[in-house]
Amino acid sequence: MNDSRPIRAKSGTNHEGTSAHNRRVMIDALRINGELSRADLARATWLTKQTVSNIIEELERDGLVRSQEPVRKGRGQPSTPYGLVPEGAFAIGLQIDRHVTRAVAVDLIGSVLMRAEAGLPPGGPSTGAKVILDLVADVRSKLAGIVQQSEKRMVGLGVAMPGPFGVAGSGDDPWMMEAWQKFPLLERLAAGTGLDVGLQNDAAAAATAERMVGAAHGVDHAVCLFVGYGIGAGLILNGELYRGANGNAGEIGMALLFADGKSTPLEHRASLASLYQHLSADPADPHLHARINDLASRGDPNIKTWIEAAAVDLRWSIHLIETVFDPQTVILCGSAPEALVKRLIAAIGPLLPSIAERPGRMLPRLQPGMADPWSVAIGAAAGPISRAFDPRFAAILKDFL
Amino acid sequence: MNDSRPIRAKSGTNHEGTSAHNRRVMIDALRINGELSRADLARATWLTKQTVSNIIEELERDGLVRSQEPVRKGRGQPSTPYGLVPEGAFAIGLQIDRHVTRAVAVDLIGSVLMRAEAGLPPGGPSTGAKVILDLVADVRSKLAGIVQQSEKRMVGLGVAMPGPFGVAGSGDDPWMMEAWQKFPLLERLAAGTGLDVGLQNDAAAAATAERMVGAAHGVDHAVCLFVGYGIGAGLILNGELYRGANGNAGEIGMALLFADGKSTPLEHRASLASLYQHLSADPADPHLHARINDLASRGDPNIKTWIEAAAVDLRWSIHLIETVFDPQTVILCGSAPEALVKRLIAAIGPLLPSIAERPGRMLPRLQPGMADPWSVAIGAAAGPISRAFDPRFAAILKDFL
DNA sequence: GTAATAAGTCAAGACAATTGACTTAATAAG
DNA sequence: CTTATTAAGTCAATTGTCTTGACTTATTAC
Repeated sequence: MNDSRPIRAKSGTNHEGTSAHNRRVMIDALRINGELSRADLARATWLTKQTVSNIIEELERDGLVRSQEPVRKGRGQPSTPYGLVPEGAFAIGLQIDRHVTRAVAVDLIGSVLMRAEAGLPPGGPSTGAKVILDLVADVRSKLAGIVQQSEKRMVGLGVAMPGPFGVAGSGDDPWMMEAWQKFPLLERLAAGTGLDVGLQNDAAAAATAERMVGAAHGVDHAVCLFVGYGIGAGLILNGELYRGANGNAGEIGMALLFADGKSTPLEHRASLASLYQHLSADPADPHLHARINDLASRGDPNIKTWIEAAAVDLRWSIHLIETVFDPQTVILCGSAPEALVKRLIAAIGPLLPSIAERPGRMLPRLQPGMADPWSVAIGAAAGPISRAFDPRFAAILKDFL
Repeated sequence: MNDSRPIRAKSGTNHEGTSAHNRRVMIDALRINGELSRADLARATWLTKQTVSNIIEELERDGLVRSQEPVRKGRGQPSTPYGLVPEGAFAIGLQIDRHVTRAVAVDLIGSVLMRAEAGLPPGGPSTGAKVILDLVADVRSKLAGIVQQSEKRMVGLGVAMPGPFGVAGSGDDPWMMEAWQKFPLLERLAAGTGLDVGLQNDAAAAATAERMVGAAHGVDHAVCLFVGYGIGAGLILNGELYRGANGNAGEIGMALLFADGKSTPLEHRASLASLYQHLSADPADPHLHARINDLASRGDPNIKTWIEAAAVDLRWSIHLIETVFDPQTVILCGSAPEALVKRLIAAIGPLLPSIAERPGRMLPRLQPGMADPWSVAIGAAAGPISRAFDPRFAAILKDFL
């Protein structure tokens, strides 16, 4: 007899969950602190020397960790620091944007080893998928050419594309319409590459990148305000990326602002899309990025107008983010040209008063993120790395995977 | 030699962490599903029958769980359902508000066993602390009068008061100024009661209550929009209350809204404080709650004006919450009179379009929370219960406590 | 009346962290 | 130069907790 009312419960855990967690904690500690001895690790993680020794030995056997030269630092036996082995793991990151697709290969410490870029043909997903698969294959084979065993240490393929996902009428962005949203892209990629495939929206990917190699490195509570073609927020809460109930948390582009008696999505007021429109520029122009960087650094008045307007909305967005999330810091990141970001940050300041104005702050309220147009692709790649190696609640549970 | 740069790392875990987690998972499963057999628990938690049996036996010995009558439900041996023992644990909840202090005693399943209320004398913290301690002592001794062993099973004292905490100029609310913010209340309470003391802001407490016994019961992603004297949001993310870097996450009362060329904190536009001001009512009036309930239920035009105005801001707040957090549901709760909440919800609808409008929703986008003016006190008490018995990442770690 | 099914127990085993004594290698003090 | 002290790290035995597979019990289906 079927009671039909399903039982809801969280998963339990066992020895393997414990062990997996402790391994992840070691890797995390080495990632954040650079190099640590076994004794350091034992102190920092509250585990015993012996346990740490066993785990480190195992990680070393697995090629994830490697010892450095012993260091004398006072009385007692010199300690042997251990550090992550960059080539201990690799992941491919894929950024699918409106007008371009980028693939990168990244290693365990987040270094980019290979980049490739392609335009997306207008034919839609069916032809687009082919281009994407070729791009991934290209990056993988080139990586295999310079690194032994890269394929054996490949932990997955991370995809980043503009969200929100799974929503009926996805705003007014014609790019997202129909085709790409309905196309079973992840399944196609998984089948075509044989890799585990994960998906993030572009803001989340940017945040993941900042956490692995950028300003959010080792920060447990940070919000990345992402200004790209669209606008979004990547949420790092309790040291983990927060995705929401449906993976759309932080998709603030569609947040409605009310002014002058009418409502406008934030995205229309502060995003590269709005800048392109303001400049009557063609978003598909491959030289646009450089041109805007140039204009911005020269203080072009037309751009200035947009910056002033966008800064008002961004300043307020930051205020709201601080108020709602109470983060340690807000990171302004995105695929915007560096000079533009610089000017934007200058224009945003001074920030509005908020609860973030507290004595004893360790981090600035607002700081710039990675100035790399590839940061979303890097974050996409950081996704699988993080999933495989970072400490997270889900990873101790028996139902993980 | 001291390297002085402290090592940052997450804590590891061990067998006891595993065991603690599994115990919590059992309790959580029983809380959410009511009664479950050992076999049910094994299936739901991914643990083996044997493990579940051992843990249940232990929980039964500890008086947290109790077997019911066996149920025949088809072929096979009848199953013996287990359920939580309400008197397995108790906690005291304390709500410290501007004009009143409330204490409640709550049991393991969140039932309120005792309530007590007192006005706060104007003398400030030093005299106030005495009143509060007496109130807590009163509730405890009365509880001890009706329940054997209640003191032995007391897990803590939860305090809820308006935030934000630890911020310099804490808005313009004279109540929060100076005295109470600086007074070491928690230490005094811990010393005076001998209990573990925890602190939440009132919105967080309301959310904790909703999670234990209300609309957020068993929901992993929910935001409680709290409309009380102030306004706030209690964030339930990944099944846990999110507190932010400094415990102030969700304190949206100070969020600035821009309209008509000037900025106003949300709190000034939608909160009972703003209603009191609109009505020129004295917040300290003990009959105010009932009077407003009466006025609201009769459709008083003066109140209607306020409702219409507040609804605009709340509608937009909900839109923003949905956009930012992507929750399964938003719960409107607070210490507002029931009739007012009813009218408010009616006035708020229809909601603004957002990513929450998705096919296959299981829960309403907006729903009313507990209609109990004591809900904040209940949530305060639910805090220690949750800390002691709910599954949470921190609880598996060696540095917990 | 017998087979099938499901709940639950028993006892042995596996896994991973802990414990306490021990080894090694350096500096500090006399 | 010798010895004490300190700290890193190892060894071997132990402990705590979950798992495994066989077994028992109680019920319904045929």
